Amino acid sequence: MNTRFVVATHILAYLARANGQPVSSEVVAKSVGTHPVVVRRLLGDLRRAGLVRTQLGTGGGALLDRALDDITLLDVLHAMLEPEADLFAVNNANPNTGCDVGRVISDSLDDLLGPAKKAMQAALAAVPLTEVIRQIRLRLNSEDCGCPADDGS
Amino acid sequence: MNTRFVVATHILAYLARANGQPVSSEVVAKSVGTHPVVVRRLLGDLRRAGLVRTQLGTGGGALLDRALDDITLLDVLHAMLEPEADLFAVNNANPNTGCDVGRVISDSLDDLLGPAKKAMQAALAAVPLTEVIRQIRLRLNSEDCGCPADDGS
DNA sequence: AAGTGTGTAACAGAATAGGTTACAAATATA
DNA sequence: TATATTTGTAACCTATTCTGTTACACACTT
Repeated sequence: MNTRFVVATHILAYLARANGQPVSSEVVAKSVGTHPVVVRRLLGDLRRAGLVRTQLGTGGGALLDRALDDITLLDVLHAMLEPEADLFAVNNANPNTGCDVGRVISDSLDDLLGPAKKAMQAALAAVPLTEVIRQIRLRLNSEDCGCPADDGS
Repeated sequence: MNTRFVVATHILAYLARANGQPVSSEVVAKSVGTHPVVVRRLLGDLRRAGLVRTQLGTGGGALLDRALDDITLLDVLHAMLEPEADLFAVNNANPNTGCDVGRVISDSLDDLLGPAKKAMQAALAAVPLTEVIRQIRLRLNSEDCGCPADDGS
């Protein structure tokens, strides 16, 4: 699940840098370091979530279907989860409803986890793809400039 | 992982209501709806995290090893993760370091996910076991009072 | 019509977790 | 001291999930 999220973000960042040109799953797979089918599967999820569009045939491939500012890490996370699945879902074991604790623990935890869920969602929603691209550029630039030799020694 | 967290919290809530009396894994397992060995495995993690203590022999079992206010949902989460494992760890696939995006995406995401991680941790740290117990009591009471018939109809 | 690229099914292998059995070690109690 | 109780842990099976791969139908460009 974690790698799905990371790879999906990788894919989107790659597409974002392609400036509207379709990119084939084979090319993206090279960058990610995986098999093109894996990329196409993830692209399928991203497509169903409305984040990317794909074109068949020669010269086809995937491209973003929204403005960079309209795609956030929260969108990516949701695209990676089943419809209505929930990272914070209280995965009910089989609590014994004959026991006080067992009968209400799931609902109680659901409520108690609400704020944590909301906090995380807000933080993820605050990071648009533009910010991801900016971070990537920053790091590439700091490679170029020959840091770390900036310590005055 | 999700069930591990939920079941661990269930166990702690159960122990909290036992008022310092050791509870056997068999009794807890009944409440959780699972096998005693599963409970003992989780109790092992909780023990290594310093949240519970166990007593061998007749009349033995598990009991809390901290004040109710000194155990938060964040403590539980940490106890369920490997030492130094991280729910937000950027599970590096094998990004192609010959590609601009591949070379820096992992570190970039690590930075970008930092705030989401901190936000969630803060929210979880704000929920002590006392609060879990309080929620459970609230729900048990609302069972007793015969709600929902309070709509004035 | 031919070539290119997606969409998806199918299958093998790894990783993770739950359920179960089995048993050694520790402890309370008769 | 002997016995019953309870934990701690290893071992194994099963289910689930994900990755990697092959295969192939379908769509689109030229």
